[in-house]
Amino acid sequence: MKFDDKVPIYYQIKNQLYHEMITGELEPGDKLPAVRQLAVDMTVNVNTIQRALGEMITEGVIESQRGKGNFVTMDHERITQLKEELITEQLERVYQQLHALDLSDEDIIASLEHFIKQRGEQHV
Amino acid sequence: MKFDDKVPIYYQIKNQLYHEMITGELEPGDKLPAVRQLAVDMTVNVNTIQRALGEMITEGVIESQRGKGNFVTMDHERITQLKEELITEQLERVYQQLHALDLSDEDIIASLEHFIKQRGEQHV
DNA sequence: TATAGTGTAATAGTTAAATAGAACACTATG
DNA sequence: CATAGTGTTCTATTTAACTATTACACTATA
Repeated sequence: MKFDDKVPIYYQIKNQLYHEMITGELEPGDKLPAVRQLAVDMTVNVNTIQRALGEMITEGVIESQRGKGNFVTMDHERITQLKEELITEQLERVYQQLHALDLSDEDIIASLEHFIKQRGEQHV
Repeated sequence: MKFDDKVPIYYQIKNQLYHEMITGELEPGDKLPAVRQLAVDMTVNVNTIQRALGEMITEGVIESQRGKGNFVTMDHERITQLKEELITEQLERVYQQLHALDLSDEDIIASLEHFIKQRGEQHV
């Protein structure tokens, strides 16, 4: 897996797993791959996996069962809530950044529309 | 200055200075505060400032004159180009992230519009 | 009950980022 | 020409993130 060396790997792993939970790749109750397997898949050390999972357990998104495995929480609500949080987080950040670059609310929306439109044309 | 401990400080300093150049707070030819002064202002070590400036010099955005100071490039074009780069970078990132969260192009635009609208209501 | 598969924990070593502090090089100016 | 204000460089130290390795604890099952 390719990581952005500007932010901690364990943090990017969390995001990766969040995404899988939100897109439904991982569903409530699903068992995650074994930590050692995840480590191999992501070409990363077990401890780094453990650190990411540890935080997610604290957040109540993953439940750990010693000897069995790690499981996605059965709490559907927690996951939709998570999705909302992640989306808002992204929007908040891009808004702040573009605002700091002197773009008005309208500019921000227009530039995003323009970006997506252009992108669509490129990817035909 | 408050920093996000998830990304290197020198990197955040670069962004801060970029923003000032783009909003016009810093204009082409302007002299930047002395490195030691910047260090005080940003409550950061001189070496960290130096690292940020060093990269910006390499990028041709800042010109250094030993004994005199650091100056914003006179090349207006370089700055507008920089602005475009930063905006696109932000849009690219938020697009990727929200797309990974299973939002369609339309969803992404709609959620941004919704976010900005809501935000406007909150900040009355 | 032995064994394989799991999570958990601990220790030690490496690296990048940041700090602290000092010294050096150049410029402007009283 | 001395001095203050600049940028530049270097060394040493600390800290967080990551890696490597080993050991331990629990579960399922042949």
